[in-house]
Amino acid sequence: MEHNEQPTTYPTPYECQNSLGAIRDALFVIGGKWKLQVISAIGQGHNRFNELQRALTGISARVLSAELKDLELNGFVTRKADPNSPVNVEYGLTDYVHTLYDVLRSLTEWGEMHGKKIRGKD
Amino acid sequence: MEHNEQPTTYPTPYECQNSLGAIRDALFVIGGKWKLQVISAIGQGHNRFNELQRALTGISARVLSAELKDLELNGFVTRKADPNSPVNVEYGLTDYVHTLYDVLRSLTEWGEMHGKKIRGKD
DNA sequence: GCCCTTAGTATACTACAGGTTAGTGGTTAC
DNA sequence: GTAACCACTAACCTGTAGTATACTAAGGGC
Repeated sequence: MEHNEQPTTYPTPYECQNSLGAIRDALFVIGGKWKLQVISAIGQGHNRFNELQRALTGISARVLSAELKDLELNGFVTRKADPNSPVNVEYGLTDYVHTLYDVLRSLTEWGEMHGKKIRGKD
Repeated sequence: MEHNEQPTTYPTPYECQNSLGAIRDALFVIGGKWKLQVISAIGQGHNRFNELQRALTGISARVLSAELKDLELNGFVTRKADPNSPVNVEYGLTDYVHTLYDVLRSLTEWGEMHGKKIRGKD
């Protein structure tokens, strides 16, 4: 548990008091299997549709399309279609994704840590 | 977007490079509608079954039961049944939940911020 | 003209998470 | 003794997330 500075008490009332509603709100927008992965993948520089589909192993075109639309609607993702060439579309992240930075970082760190632990590589 | 210190660049490759798998791992364990909410609720001091069900408005006994079992299996939650009285069960959090502190905190903060923004209380 | 690629959409199907309702076995309260 | 509460479990249902496959419309290569 030395992986970084943690408070020595449980995450009890003080920090959590109103967290139920907040967590609910957050999960409503960025919950689900793909939302954060799509954001992360675009952040990694995959900004074409098929590129994203390849990066996100397992996602279908239908679902990716839906996720992108949803993320665009919620102001996380931009879609720029080259007017000259309709088969040239670029996805990007908006500034609002900045606000998710901490969530993305902590979740990634935890996932890495947990993954190692589960696979016994500790 | 002044809500705290953010890097001025997008969360691109450096931090995200291996995050896809990590995020996937994380969501596998703590993804879903209730997992984090249950943890948060126990953290807030709700450690009886019915108490939890009341705190987590909308969850059914069936689902709560399943979530608790799953969380216990994954080492986040402890279950202590009073041997004298089978109707007296206490749920608690394990030390491993400490490692989730950062995730919980950032998600809560973001949810609060986003909730305010959505509801126009900015 | 023919084939490949891109960026999707259409259709049809499946699976599973989660919800609803009801019920069980024990305990305490009156 | 019966009513209410606790901690669940069983059976069933639904809806959404996800899959598979095929298809379109445009551009580029040869």
